[in-house]
Amino acid sequence: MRATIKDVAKEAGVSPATVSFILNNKPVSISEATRERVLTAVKKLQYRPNQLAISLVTNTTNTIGVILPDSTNPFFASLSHHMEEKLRSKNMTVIIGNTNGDPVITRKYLQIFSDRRVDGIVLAQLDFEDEEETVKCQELMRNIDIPIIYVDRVIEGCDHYSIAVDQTKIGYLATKYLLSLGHRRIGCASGSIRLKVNANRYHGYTMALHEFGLESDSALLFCDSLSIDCGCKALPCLLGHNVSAIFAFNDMIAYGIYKECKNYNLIIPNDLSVIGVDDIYFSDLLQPPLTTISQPVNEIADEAVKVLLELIANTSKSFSPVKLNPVLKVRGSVKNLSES
Amino acid sequence: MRATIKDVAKEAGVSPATVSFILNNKPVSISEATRERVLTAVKKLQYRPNQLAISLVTNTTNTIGVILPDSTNPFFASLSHHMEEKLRSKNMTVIIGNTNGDPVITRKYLQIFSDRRVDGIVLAQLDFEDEEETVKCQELMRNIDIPIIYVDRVIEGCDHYSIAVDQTKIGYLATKYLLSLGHRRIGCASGSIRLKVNANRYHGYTMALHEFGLESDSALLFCDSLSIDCGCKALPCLLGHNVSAIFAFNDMIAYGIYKECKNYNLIIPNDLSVIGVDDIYFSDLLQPPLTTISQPVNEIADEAVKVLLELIANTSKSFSPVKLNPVLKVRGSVKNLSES
DNA sequence: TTGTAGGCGTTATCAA
DNA sequence: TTGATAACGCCTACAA
Repeated sequence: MRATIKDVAKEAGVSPATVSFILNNKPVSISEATRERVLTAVKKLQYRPNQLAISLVTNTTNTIGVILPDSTNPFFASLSHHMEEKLRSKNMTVIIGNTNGDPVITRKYLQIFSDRRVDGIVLAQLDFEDEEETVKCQELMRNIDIPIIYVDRVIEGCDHYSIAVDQTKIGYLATKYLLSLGHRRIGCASGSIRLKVNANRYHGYTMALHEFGLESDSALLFCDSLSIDCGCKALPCLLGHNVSAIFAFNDMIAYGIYKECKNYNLIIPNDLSVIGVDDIYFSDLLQPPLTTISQPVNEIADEAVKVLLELIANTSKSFSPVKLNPVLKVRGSVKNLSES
Repeated sequence: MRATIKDVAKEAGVSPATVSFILNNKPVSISEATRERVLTAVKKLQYRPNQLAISLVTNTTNTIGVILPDSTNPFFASLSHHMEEKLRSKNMTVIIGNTNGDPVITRKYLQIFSDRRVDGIVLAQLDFEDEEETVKCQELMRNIDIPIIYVDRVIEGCDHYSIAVDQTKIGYLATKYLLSLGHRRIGCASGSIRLKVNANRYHGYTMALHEFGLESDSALLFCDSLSIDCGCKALPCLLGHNVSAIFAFNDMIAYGIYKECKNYNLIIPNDLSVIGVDDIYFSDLLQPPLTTISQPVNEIADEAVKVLLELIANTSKSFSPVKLNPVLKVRGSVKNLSES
């Protein structure tokens, strides 16, 4: 059985309070003699404080709950891994919840994390197919008296702390790049367009088109999910509409397109150009290496942790959502049409 | 402020005990009238039990601590993701700890998880470069009165519950396949050979060689780490020894080899054959698709959760380490030399 | 310099 | 059918 503070106290012949004082370096003067006795008792009994008990009384758990769509996607894996590293140095632990984009699971985790009294929550998706679900989540969050910070797939203009990358800009950058290389019929392989992330990327897409005097064609928008599977399905569909390039709304989708291109015996970028979003570290390994819009994962993670810790410490500065910039990574998956 | 059980009791005009009975469906008879009063009070105050308090008294936290080398490696990401899904249905949560293979961080997480009184721990690496570190970890674990189960990078023959894939067989399968296609000079790109995983894979490698009447040549063994980086470094080195094929001790290493092959203008599998281990879902996307030895991640996760829950429930059956079988996945990265 | 005692939010054991 | 009350393991005023 694990020793308790009482055991230590008894062993050292002092009161539990004294042990607590010493172990927590409280500013009370303790004689060297007793301090030593206590410390040896601690060692002898291999005493370690029960964090549950401490949490109950101090009302802090040193735990951050992180709710992700899918930790199997390297983008989110990197995000949480990076946060964890940052937090570990502060002796904080990370609890992970994967939702698969399901609002019900999202709410479940919000409740669980709240019930466990985590010190803060990082939420990577608050926006769902069904708007009602989003509203339900927001209601739930209002009832949770825990600092929450949004990350990645956030809703713009909502009155909450958030770290986000400019999604419209992502769509704009990707599309403009394709246009500048002579592409005119550009297909989109997107997740649900009801999600703001995707809607915004699509908006950026149309903005770029307009700049080139083009109108967007809804036939060129294929919607499914932000997964490999989506790319597989999108390819034949968009090919049927004679696109010369596909803007995949994330790298996973792009992977699906790569995969399916093999089946159709298509060579990227000769037969089809592809551009992705996220810059997962595998994208560089593909043949050809995937040109993509990179999101600064580490920065997102750093900022999220920073702001969240401030929130927890109640150093709550004025509300200002952080917006980070995406960056175009030119590699080998887009063909220059104007050259040929 | 969050309502407590006392608030509910007061609101309903009953004692806290009664509230607790009702909420936990204890087998005590409660009049319909009071039950209803309590339930409406709960709703009105939006009462939710504080899990910390519950944990303190019940001595269970419904939490499993998972300690991984690197959750950014899709193999481990899948592992933990799958466990989490399984556990979620049992209302259990997963805490993640990434160690980067560092024994000090490993121990730190063991302590943290123990101090937080998790119900069980899944440990994916117990074996380190420095044997002393391994011993230290084992000592620590002996002092932790929490069920621990090893997974993946385990030590064979140790007296603990473990779910593992037969690592020797992995090496054997991979090598035999290469040999059967006519390869004779086969390089190994490995992590530290002091780790049992790698040593065992190498042992399987030599077994297969012997079967073909060949001796292993230490010059063909390149050791670094189980990462992309290792593959990059291994390529020029092994190439210098005239290998026709490289056995990468995991897929990440194989990716590094792919990456570096581009710089050397080498075509896989024409100029060099490569085989990996793990069968990460990206391996299928590479050009050419990576031939690899697949480890049954989902089975590992399922078994680990199953055994761990049994251990926790004290249904501790007789000790018997589970050993799962690896499977060769033939794809396109190995050339048949006997054909040419 | 150290000890006593109340409280954190529950559950659980008795009584009533 | 319900209510006191003692744990659980710790922190922290307040006393001594």
